[in-house]
Amino acid sequence: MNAGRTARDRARAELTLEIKDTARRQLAVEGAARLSLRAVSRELGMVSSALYRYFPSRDELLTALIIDAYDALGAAAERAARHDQDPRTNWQAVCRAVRAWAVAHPHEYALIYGSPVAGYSAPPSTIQPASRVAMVLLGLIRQAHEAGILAPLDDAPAPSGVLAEQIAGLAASAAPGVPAKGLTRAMIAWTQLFGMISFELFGQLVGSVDPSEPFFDHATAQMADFLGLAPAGQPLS
Amino acid sequence: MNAGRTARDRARAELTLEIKDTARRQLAVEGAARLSLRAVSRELGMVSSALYRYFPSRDELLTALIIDAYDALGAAAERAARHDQDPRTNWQAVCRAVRAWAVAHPHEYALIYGSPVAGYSAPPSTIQPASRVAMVLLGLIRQAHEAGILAPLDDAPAPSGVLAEQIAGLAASAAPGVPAKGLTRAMIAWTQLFGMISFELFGQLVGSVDPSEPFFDHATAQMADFLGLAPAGQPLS
DNA sequence: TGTACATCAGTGAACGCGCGTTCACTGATGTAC
DNA sequence: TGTACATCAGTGAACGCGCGTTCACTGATGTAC
Repeated sequence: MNAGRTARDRARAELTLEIKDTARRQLAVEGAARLSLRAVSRELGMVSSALYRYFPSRDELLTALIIDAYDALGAAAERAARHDQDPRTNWQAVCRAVRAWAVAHPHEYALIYGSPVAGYSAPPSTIQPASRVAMVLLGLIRQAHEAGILAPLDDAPAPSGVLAEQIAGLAASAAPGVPAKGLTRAMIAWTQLFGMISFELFGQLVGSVDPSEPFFDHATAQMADFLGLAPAGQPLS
Repeated sequence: MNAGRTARDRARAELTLEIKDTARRQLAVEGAARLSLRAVSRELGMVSSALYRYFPSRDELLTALIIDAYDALGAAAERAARHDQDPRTNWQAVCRAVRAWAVAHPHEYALIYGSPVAGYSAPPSTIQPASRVAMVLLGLIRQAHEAGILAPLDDAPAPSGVLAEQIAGLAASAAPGVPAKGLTRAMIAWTQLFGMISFELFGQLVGSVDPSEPFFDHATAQMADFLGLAPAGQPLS
């Protein structure tokens, strides 16, 4: 089978993966700004010019790594959100999955959520993969709302002005039907989640809440309350 | 006056500042990982080896920039917190000041809150300057608590286990007397604040809440509620 | 099934560039008497 | 106040290194007939 797939095709696909793996390993040592084609080729036992058969430039290799990282993290988040779990459990599971991936792949996390690489600007092809985690989180809120177990958040202030429009636009495209207050809090919780993970990985928590897993779990639980996700025990309808 | 300060001393101090300014400008173009002594010296019209009279190595220059950045941000935060303002107003003022500094100095912000620079590890001399913003925020909570206008947060879960110990340690060293629930929420709000700013500066909010100032203000207000800081109008005793 | 030709992976040399750091030096500035 | 000496800023050459990218090439793999 594998119609039309020649040995050349297979070798090419395999080497493309090997190049990316090697580059990922180098990321850990040198950081994205110093990712070097020559070093990658050296580790692979190839001549540096050979890499140009696979990636037209260093930046294209970086882009491939970025997309892979967003996709790997997005997939981890998607796996954690299960239809047979209540939204609050899902929320915590997704938060833990995101953190677990970040802790396991700190340099890839830094590549996508750290400071932008100087002289590199991410192409549009990264946008969709970049949104996967946010989509999962918004999906949970929507799941809770549709199941009728998203708290009305009566004492939360409603967004107004420009923010209200932005939230409405977001609802239209990603979470139809979800009330603005819930969506706004979802955005806040989203930034809190990644703020916490970045602080942990980038060393800002050293000396305060370190090790930080207990803080992380406590914070995601409080954010679940903040989001109006009912405590577990309220099964989906 | 200026006892003992010779022309040489003054020239030295001035050039040290110029070197750091030039390096800061380069940060904006190249990013921290690519900060180059030779490029700095070129821009100053000096020979590269001359810089070694001022900084013993590239890493020491980086360290100086990092400390300066933490100090500048810390000073901005400290200026925003005023004794004649109620804690909630102070909270919002400090959040705005931190964001304003970050937006005005995105590359210095990235230097201190972005991904760690590969091959560089921050020396202990950066720890104290790095803690200034957090100290200001904890100070506000303490101010509110001592004024008796920090909500008791009855429905917030109390931290337990390892986290409870960490929070107690933090209270002892930085916010004596402040209840654990309030301090825990302060940590959560602290990570939310920087998560939001990093997302804005690093491009993660493009396409959702962009421009992000309305979201920022709304979020800091909600976090003030979350912290139990009474709405303005309740003057300090 | 065999052959002629086209495609493509990988080579090796080269271009032109930049980097951090060391070192012996010159000449100006500061200090002690 | 003037002189002898010490200190220090800045020079210029050099060391040894790494980088991305181009280009003409060889030889293996694939395709069409």
